[in-house]
Amino acid sequence: MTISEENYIKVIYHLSLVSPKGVNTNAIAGMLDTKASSVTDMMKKLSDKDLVSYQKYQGVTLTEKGFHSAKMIVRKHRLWEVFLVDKLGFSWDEVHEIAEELEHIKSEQLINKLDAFLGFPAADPHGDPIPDAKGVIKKIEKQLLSEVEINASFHCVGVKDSSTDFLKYLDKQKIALGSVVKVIDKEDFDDTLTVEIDGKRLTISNKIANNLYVQ
Amino acid sequence: MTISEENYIKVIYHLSLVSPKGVNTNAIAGMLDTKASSVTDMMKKLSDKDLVSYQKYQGVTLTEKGFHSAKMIVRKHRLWEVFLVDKLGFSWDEVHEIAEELEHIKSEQLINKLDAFLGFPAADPHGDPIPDAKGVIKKIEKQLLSEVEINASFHCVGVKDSSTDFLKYLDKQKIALGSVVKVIDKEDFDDTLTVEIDGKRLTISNKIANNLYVQ
DNA sequence: TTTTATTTTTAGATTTGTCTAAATTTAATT
DNA sequence: AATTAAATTTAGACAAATCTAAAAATAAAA
Repeated sequence: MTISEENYIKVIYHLSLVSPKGVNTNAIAGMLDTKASSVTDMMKKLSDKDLVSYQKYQGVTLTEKGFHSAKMIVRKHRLWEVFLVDKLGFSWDEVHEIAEELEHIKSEQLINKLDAFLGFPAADPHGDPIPDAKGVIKKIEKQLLSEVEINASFHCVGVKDSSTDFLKYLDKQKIALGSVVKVIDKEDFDDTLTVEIDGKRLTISNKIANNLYVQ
Repeated sequence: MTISEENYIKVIYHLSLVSPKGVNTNAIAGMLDTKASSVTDMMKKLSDKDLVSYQKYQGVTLTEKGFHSAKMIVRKHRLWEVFLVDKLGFSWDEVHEIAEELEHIKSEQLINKLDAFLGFPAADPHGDPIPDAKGVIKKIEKQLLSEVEINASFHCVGVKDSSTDFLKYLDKQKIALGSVVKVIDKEDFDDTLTVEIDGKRLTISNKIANNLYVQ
C-alpha cells in the first residue's frame, strides 16, 4: 500500500465508526482535504485491491482485508504517540502530526518490538484503545462527563476531541487522564457542571463535559 | 524536500566522500538502482533548488545547503539505528532498511528529543559518527585492521562494510564493537592475520581485516 | 410528481518521478 | 589525430495521484 492509499483506508475506518452502512465520497474528501473526484478515483483502485467494497453512488465500506489494514495503521499511530509522550517527553497536543508520518513505516517487526518496549499499552495518550498485533481492540468502558449522574465520582480516561485548543484547556485546568472527577451539580439552564477535580472545585461548560470521557 | 530528493542528496553526500571533485551520474544511478536519465532529470531539479551545483557532463557537488541537508538525513538515519538496536533490541544487521524509512520523518524537534533520549550517542551501531544538531561530525580516529602494525593491541570501533553477511560473520566470531584485538602475525603471501580477540586466537582473511576499523 | 439542489462520477489535463531510445559529449584506444 | 567506446543528456512516453469542468445520478423541495 502507498502512503496515500493508507490514508484513505484510515479515514474510511474512522468514518465507518460513525456511518457503518457506507461512507460518503464527500465525507472522505473533507477529511483528506482533497476533491470528490480524487476520492472516486481512489475508491476504484482500493476496490480493485479488495480493500473496500464500492458501488457507484452508494458509498464505500471496508472489506475484511481493508478493515484489518486500517486497524494496523491505527495501531501504529497510537503506539508511536505513546512513544512520543512517554519516552521522548512530548505533550499530548504535539504528537498527532508526527504520528501521522510514523504510522506509515512498514516493518511489522518494528511495531511489535515497539509495543513490547512500551509495555503493551492499552491506550494512547488521548485514551484511545490500541489494537493488538492481531487487530483486537479491547473496548474501554467510558461515558461522556456530560452524561453521568450527579454526586458520583469518576476518573478521566479519554478525550473525544483531540484538538490542540481542547487539550491545552485541560492542561491549564490541570485535568489529565487519571484525574478524579466528582460531579457536584448541574445547571438546568445550560448544563454547566460544577465538579471537583483532584480535590479542586471547578465550573465546566457543557461543551467541555461533552468531550471528556470518564469511567 | 520529497523523499526522492532526500535519497538523491544522501547518495551524493556518501559518494562525495570518495570523489570530492564531483559525483558521476552513473555512480548515483547505481546507488539508487535507477537510470542515468532519471538522475539527470533530478540533478536539474536539485540544482534549481540550490542543493547541488551541476553542469552538464561535469558531475555534481553539494552546495552548502545541500551538504547541510545531507548531514541532517545521515543524523536521522544513524540516531534511529541506535534506537532500534539499543532500545528495541534489533541486531546491527537488521536496522539499515528500517532506518532508511525513518530517516525521512520530518520533525526536527523529534530528532533532537530522540538524540537526548539516547544520551547523545557519538556513533551508530556500525561505528559511524552521528552529526550533531548543527551538523558537526566528530571524526573518529580509526585504522583498518589490515593496516596496523603487528604485535600491538587495539579495540574494534567500526565496520567499513555493513553488509548482512559481514556483520553476521562478526557475530559468529563473537567480534563486536569494543572487542580487544591483538595482532599476532601476518602472512606475507596473502596478508592473512592471526589475531587474538578477547583472548581467543583466530585466523582472519585480508578481506575481513580490510573491513574492520580499530583504534 | 415535477423541479431544483446536492452529490457523485466521468473526461481530460497536470505534476512528479520514472522509463526507453536516440542523440550528444567526453574519454580511451589505435 | 582519427576512430571507437563509454558516459551523459535530450526527447518523448508512462503511471500515480491529483485537479477542473461538465455530465449523470440521487435526494430534497415545491
